[in-house]
Amino acid sequence: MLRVSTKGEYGVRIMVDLAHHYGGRPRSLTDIAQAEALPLAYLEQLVKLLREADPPLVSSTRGAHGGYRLTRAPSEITMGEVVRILEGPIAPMICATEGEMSQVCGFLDSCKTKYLWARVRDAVAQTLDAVTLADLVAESGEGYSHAGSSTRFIALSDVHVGLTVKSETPL
Amino acid sequence: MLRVSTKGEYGVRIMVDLAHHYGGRPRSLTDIAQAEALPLAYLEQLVKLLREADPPLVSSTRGAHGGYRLTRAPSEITMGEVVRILEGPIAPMICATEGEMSQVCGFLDSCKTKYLWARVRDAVAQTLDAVTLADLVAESGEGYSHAGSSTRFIALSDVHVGLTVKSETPL
DNA sequence: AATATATCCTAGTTGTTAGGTCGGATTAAA
DNA sequence: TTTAATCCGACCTAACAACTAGGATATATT
Repeated sequence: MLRVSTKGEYGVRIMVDLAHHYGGRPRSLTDIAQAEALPLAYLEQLVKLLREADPPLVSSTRGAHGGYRLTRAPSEITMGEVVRILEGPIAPMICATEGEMSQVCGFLDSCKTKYLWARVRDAVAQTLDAVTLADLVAESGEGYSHAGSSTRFIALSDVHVGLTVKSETPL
Repeated sequence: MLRVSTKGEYGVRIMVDLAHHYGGRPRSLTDIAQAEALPLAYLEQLVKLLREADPPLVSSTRGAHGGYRLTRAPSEITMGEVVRILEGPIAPMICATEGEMSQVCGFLDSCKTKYLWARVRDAVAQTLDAVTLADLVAESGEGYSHAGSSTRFIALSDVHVGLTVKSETPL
């Protein structure tokens, strides 16, 4: 287990998509939703988190031909930043929340498992903080599929036990 | 987020408790539940996972003065083993499940986020596999609290938003 | 033998939350 | 003025986490 929710999954996808269009015209959520085969209305909620974050990771322009842009270059945005905005502070357990562990659990000296979860937390945090959006865009080079391509992604919600894919349009 | 469930939390607690009593008489779940202030009937379900695992991490003796023992020395049991039994394979997402990632997502070359989650997964796995039960028992040395002590743990279920503790017996 | 204390087993329950959907209001380009 | 977009808040619902309940079975002690 130790799962990342679809907030994190889809939100990261949005950011990677935007990173790939960095420098160009604003990219609409409609296009992203279509390219990634994800529900638009749900993505709207996620992008709101990214826009209202402090500092914001995306900016929006409304109206026709509007959409979203990254506020910074992909190389200046770490995945730790993205994931924390979407999923909240990295915390394998309540008593191992980033930053405030001592407040919650400081008086529990005999709680031996505390150190274990703190180490897990730090391992995750270090990994996420070490990867930037630019790193993800760079990987697998030129093979990016734009809207209309036949490439499909597997969304978390599309995967059933037994590896059945729910999609109605077959690959 | 990225939470470990109470299965993982309580299960690890059980194992640490058993590790501390390693070599002695079998330790009953009743005692463990009392010492850790956790519900007995729920722990029974968790210890079942540990007993039915292959290979088993605990063995049981039934009847009066029965209880559970570790099947191996604490130094021979990694936390990775424990957590995988309790929580299942380490997988931040469906497409980054330990071992079978290539089966589920192998044909999705353009899924750039795959590498990110794989790195997170490996970081967690490495951390958990590097810590043994003996490491946890060794930390904080002699301060272990036996049944009847006044020391209290905070269970996940006891923590409300705002740091209120549900316990009826005050600290 | 009887009792107390354990493990063992299967169901059921209950509250929360993840993961959406829906309807509409606002804004801006064509 | 139509169309395409962001924005906003409320609602919904199925799944799951976290237990609870009630018993059956096994073994030490009295």
